Amino acid sequence: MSVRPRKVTDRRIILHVDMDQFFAAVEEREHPEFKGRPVIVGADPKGGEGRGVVSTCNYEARKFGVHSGMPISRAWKRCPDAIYVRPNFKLYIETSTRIMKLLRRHADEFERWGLDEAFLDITSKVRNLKKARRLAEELKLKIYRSEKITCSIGIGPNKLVAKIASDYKKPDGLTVVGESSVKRFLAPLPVRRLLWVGKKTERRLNEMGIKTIGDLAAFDVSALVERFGAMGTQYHLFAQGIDESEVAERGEAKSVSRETTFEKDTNDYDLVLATINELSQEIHKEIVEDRKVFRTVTVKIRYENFETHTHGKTLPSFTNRLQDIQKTARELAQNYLRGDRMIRLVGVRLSTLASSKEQRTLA
DNA sequence: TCTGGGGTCCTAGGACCC
DNA sequence: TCTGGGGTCCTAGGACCC
Repeated sequence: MSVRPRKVTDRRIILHVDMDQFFAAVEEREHPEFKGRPVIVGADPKGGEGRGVVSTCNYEARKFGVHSGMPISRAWKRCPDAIYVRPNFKLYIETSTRIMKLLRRHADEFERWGLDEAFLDITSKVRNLKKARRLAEELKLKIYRSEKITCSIGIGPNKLVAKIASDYKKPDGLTVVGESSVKRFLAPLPVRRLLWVGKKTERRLNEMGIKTIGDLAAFDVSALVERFGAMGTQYHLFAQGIDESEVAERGEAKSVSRETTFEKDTNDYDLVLATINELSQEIHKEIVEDRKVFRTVTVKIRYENFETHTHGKTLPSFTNRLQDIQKTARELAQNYLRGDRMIRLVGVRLSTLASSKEQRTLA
């Protein structure tokens, strides 16, 4: 593979595809009788007593104020008559895989982002934004014809702008932002729309009087660095619409984990240890299938008050044995199984991964 | 309102080595 | 008896993404 570094001055055309309410859209397609009714994909609401959150919901459900990430018990209060379904990941993965395959064919560089989003670098495929728009329309049509699902597309000079653009008009939207209009496009939007500005950072920025991306762009960089360290510089660049990051397919996973929230908080530590054994078995199965070996085991414990701890250990050499996972995880968990504290969640993660082949040379 | 499950990356401190 | 600077690895926590 020839590696020619891209010059900073090279213009790029980046396209971001975001499937509209993906899980709910797939469910609607599979169940025509859902059409026109609020559909909520997520945890079992159990008549308002359920734990867990809304994964995705359709626009009919959003009219009731339901949105993804919302506790399912609250969604139930707002919309008890909705159709509630458990996520069917097998189906979503199959659908996603077909869509990603279709998209990949039209890109110089491709990057999947979760099951329902993707970045395409289409610089060499289209000569100008007009052609880019035409390609986007073609992709939307192809996806709809083959999958009966709509998507929203954003086009911009980099990933950041393309992603914000795809979110600008939904559902079934198409937003093109040329290089010369980037600042005008971003300035009035709330800072929260920027990639990597979540709830916490939004609040800290708001406290500094920074509400919009325009406010952030105009703010003194050194003051941002003082507050946010290296990220301060990043935020300031993002606010100007500057993002040099490449569209690149992700490599192999760097960690594998399983976690579960108990139906009721528990201080039955035998149950907790038995659950750790089960989670260990599941991850073990996965790494063996993927021909992976690991060195680090980490246990995660969440108490009833949501206080969360992780405790990990790196073993002296690579292994893929179930008993190494289970024994290490149990030992690590012991510190937390004291004083009768009620436990809400337990998890096990493996990291420092290598492929079994690679391991022979590492050993 | 009471907060899932799967990940990634960053930071900061300590251990250890030269 | 007092003690630098750099590099790497490990660990815990936290913010963020879908």
